[in-house]
Amino acid sequence: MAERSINPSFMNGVPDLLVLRLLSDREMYGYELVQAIRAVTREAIVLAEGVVYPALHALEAGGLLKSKRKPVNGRTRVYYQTTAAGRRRLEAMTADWSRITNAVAGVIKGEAHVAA
Amino acid sequence: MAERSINPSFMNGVPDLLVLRLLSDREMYGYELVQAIRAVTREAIVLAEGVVYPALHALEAGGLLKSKRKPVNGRTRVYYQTTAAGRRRLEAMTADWSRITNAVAGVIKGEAHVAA
DNA sequence: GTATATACCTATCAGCGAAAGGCATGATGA
DNA sequence: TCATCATGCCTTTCGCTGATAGGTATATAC
Repeated sequence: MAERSINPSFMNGVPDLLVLRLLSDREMYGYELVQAIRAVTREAIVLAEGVVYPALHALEAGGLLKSKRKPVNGRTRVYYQTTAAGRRRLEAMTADWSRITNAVAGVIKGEAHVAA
Repeated sequence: MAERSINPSFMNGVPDLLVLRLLSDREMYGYELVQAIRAVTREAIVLAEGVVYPALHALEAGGLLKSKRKPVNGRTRVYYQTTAAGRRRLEAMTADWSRITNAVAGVIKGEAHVAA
């Protein structure tokens, strides 16, 4: 029933897109990503760790990210950065994202650019 | 893996949103909606009948649409129109849609509006 | 010394769009 | 005439994926 989920649908593919985008600027670790997404979107999008960590693992398994372990203050952080393939995928996802969102935005605004 | 699906992800909640939006202008029947979505989005979004019909039924079951059968040329068309609840839901979904897409767009553009 | 923040992780679940079917009528055309 | 396509409705099965809810461990703050 989803009493009141933080994110109201429209989230398909968004976690991967955000993770790839943020990591394309600089390497980050999972916990950091979770809060970065919160902060940068001003709470508009809040991804739990249970979403981000599996996403990171899947992206790495797909060759889109690579990781490196760094011990910091006795704790171990796993830093991720994008690979070349990851950056290419990011471009493709961004293009798709624009296509879809522009199309939906057009419908919402009531544009009637019908061909026939 | 999705060899090559027509719509590249980012489609969560979109069918319901489009259906509610289009029906808020005028009543339409399922088959008509399928093609309207194709046409208005210039093929950017193509929803198969197997997506649209279940969506219509679910929306009607939820009280967001109501239907009326009209015989046309011996065939029967089922016309759908939005209810008051449907229009309210459309507003809410549109607001959510804007929030999410604006947030993602901000991240893509690399805005760093961090509060702290 | 107990809670909170940090930092990692997994397993289970539900929702939803995609795909692939099926049924029936009317028009087209070879 | 007979087949094919467009119209118009529908359902079932499937897989993906985000959400939820856990679990572990250390360091710091109160």
